[in-house]
Amino acid sequence: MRISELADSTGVSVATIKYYVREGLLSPGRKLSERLADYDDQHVRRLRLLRVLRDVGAVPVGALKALVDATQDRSASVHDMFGKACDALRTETTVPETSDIHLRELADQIVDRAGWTKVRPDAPERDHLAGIISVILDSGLPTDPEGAATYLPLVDALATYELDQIDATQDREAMMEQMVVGQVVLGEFLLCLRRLAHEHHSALRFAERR
Amino acid sequence: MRISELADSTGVSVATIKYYVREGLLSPGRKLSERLADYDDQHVRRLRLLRVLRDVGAVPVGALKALVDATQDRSASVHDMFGKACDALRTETTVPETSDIHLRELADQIVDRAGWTKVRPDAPERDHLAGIISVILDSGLPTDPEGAATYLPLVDALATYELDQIDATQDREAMMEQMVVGQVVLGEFLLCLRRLAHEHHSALRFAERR
DNA sequence: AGTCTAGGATAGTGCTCCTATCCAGCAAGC
DNA sequence: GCTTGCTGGATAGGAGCACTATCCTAGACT
Repeated sequence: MRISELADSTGVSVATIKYYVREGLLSPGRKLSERLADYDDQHVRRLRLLRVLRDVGAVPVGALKALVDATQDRSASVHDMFGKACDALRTETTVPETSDIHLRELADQIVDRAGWTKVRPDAPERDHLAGIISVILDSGLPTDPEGAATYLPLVDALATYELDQIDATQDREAMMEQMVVGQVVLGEFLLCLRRLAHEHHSALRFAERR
Repeated sequence: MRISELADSTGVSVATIKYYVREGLLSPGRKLSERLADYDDQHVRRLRLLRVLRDVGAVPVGALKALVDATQDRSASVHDMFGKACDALRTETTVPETSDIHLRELADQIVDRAGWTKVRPDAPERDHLAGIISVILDSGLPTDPEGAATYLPLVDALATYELDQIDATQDREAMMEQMVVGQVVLGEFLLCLRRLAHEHHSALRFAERR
């Protein structure tokens, strides 16, 4: 398959494909000659994946690169690979650098209480959680730590279900793909359902209120 | 309070404050003279809110404007206002224009099954849901509609909890603020916890796998 | 043989979100 | 009173991101 066919069958422009190859998101085609390369189904799949992550998940190109790199490192276990994926997918939202030890402890407590014993002690996500908690506290939302008690079992059930969906009989690249798509697309699904639920419950409470 | 004090006490630069005023995100200060205006605690609160939404939620400036406008329309009920807020906060992620009636029906079925009877029949979120479902199906994720059965009670519990937190004794602007911050910041909180749970559960399943 | 297209390099575009500069008028301290 | 500095307002400029368009020459297809 030539580059123009790849472009046609994925809806991604040739220029963009070249850009992705330059950025290392997509391997170059197998060279047939100096001026001709061959692309296969792997390229189609990868390209579709990249577009879904960008369009639905708004994942920045740099994060996509990190994901690709994580898949490439064949010495890491599947779990390590997923850990790197989680790090990369933490959206570029900025939370304040906490530096507040107390908040970090609070975050660790939440992870403990949830029973998530396998989370790396140095996972960047813990600091991110601490940052979010600081924002929650500053905003005067009454959602911590009592709130955590509400969230934790729900989130745990969610994650259990989602991880159970992953077919462990596949190769690591396919697993990575399922994991990443699950993280991003099902995350969007989740937030979408939550907005719908918010609309319903706000109607129950405030329909008459002006 | 002058503009420089407002800038100091919020950490937002004077230039940015001027920009927000131009964009209609922030009301101009009360004019004391041709070249002097007074800003009060309302401005500080609003500015902090805007920064949280942008930094943590990555809410685009245009969406912030829509939120402000929704609050301004004093004829709408609180619920209508929240509906507009939900519309504005649906992140700018693009899902394919479905146009597929079947998918839209599937989305409506999910809302029905969840019992969210108060969701507007023409809520844009329904189409968004249909778009996400189409992506899920295309991606080969095995998460529908059986998957919905897993998500719906969890999401409903979440939304119930979050809406119950809102203090209905306040004025509409304060309620809007709580709603929006809850939607955005707690949404980020939720996704953060979910990533942590993913890390834990992936370790349980794939720690040894290469 | 001539037209097309590929791949590669590089420069430019459109968008968003600010940031910097300029201006003239007041405010307050000396 | 006069300087210094800050103000609101307008407008231009800039950084970052994700592409997109152009140019070029070698090789492929007809």
